Amino acid sequence: MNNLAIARVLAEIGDLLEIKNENPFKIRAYRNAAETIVHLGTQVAEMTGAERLAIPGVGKDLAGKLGELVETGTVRYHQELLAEFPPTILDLLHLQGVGPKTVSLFYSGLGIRTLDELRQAAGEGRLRALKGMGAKKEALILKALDERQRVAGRRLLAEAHDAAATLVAALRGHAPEASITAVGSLRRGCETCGDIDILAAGAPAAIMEAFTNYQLVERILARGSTKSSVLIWGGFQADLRVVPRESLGAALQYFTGSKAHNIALRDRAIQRGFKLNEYGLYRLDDESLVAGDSEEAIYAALGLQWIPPELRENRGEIAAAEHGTLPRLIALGDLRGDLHMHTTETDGRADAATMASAARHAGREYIAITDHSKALAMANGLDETRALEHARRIRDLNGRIEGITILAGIECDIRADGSMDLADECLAALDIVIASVHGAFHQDEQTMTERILAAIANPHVDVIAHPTGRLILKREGYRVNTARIFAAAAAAGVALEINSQVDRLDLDDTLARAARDRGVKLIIDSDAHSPAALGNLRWGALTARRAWLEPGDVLNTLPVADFRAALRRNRR
DNA sequence: GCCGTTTTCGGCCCGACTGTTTTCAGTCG
Repeated sequence: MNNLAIARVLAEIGDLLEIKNENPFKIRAYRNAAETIVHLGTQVAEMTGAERLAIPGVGKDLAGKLGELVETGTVRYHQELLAEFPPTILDLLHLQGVGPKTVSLFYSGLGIRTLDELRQAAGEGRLRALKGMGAKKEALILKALDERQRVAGRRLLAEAHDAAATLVAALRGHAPEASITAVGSLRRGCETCGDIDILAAGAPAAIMEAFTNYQLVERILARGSTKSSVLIWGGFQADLRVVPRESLGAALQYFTGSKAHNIALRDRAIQRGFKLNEYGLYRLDDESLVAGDSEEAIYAALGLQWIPPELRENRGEIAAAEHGTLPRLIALGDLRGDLHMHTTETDGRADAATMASAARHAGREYIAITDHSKALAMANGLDETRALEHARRIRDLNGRIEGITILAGIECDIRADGSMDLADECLAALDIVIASVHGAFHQDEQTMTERILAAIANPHVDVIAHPTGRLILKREGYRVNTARIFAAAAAAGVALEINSQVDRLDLDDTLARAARDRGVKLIIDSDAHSPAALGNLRWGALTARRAWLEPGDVLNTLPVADFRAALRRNRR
């Protein structure tokens, strides 16, 4: 049972307890633990009882339940709760505007258990008979049911970024003197975003009208003087918050979050005799303002270094900021090389010279052309003869484009049995070899792990690309024992990739941090199949920042000569 | 249910908006 599955059970217990109207702090305890476990670098299943007890937010009771879950695959407490309610009731909880109290009311009052039953009851006007319900609420629920499919769920960071950039630009046109910024999960660089949060500080009241009248607005969910919410076409919810100019820092802090980071910060404020909200940091005794116009001042007043948004997840950043030990985070500009990209020789859209020029233009000093190997027949993958011929042409090209070094590489398939798709003599003749899994995804964990370990054991392999094979919001990664992969990669000097494709980001932030902590070096690559996609490197850099990585953790921050010397094939 | 340089008991983050209300509960972020 992996951490994701464990967290789901804990979160579902939280949902069920909420419908039962249980103690809210007990509910929070289950949700906190679930959130922490999702982002744990280690599998709970492989921990000892004492190690589980050391997880923040896990006490004696939850440690026991984790043990039960890992050993039996289920928890009695969870099953008992599920016996009290039909499991389909949890679907109702995910409707816009419907929370646990309402779900409980529907169930106890009308026996509603499913979305279909709810739709029917609302359509027949039966909901308004319930206490606190009226015709308007009924109509809202019907709308929420219709929008469920389209709006449900989260979207890729890159999509959210594009939608937000357009919206922010439009708002700035209406209030050029105001400070207008995208905040929330977007500013933290989360791999997916549930909505778009925008903050306007020092903007005229009319900005709210500009927002709700924005041409792409499909429906207005809420409209007030300081806060409005809309649905925009394409399925995003967008929220705008307006605060006075002097509250810019407090509001940036407050709306950037995350929830867990904010709760910890406000708790810290209380302990020090302050109150923190979106308008400022105030003394509890006389309500006087301590800080508010800048984030730096607020963190400083709480005895902390300013914390980069990407770290604000309550994963140790507050303690580090207190001790002045925050990392010097890597930035996109630190990346001198991009070692994974494709050309028209296989499934890319441009030739090597075009890719090299574009990479140079994007600020890179060196690249590697790494087309596919023959196992990917669909992509016109290279056999040994073509791979060596392609390499010869790339080396001819090297030196002809000012300011960029071009290495001849390959993205070689790791076959189902763990052998490499190309002969060792071919791999040995190249400048860099990236190895990756592109087929037989459904092997069991043992087989998949041995398969990748076999690739790491091949002395010609320098990098493992997209090590888990996940596609965000589409496909979970293959089952693999990452702890063993990290140990082997660290020992062999094989680098692991953070693949920057918008729907890969693989390794993710949690695993990249865990890998670094186990002594693995990382490489951040675009895996571009076109010149434009070279720009995806920014998402990989963002992921690395969320993983707490410093430039020294990432090989392609090195100048080209040092980079080559650091590759496994050239190390002694 | 968790947690402790004030605490092993008594706390646990904060505010805006909506709908159905005669002062507030529920939802959301």
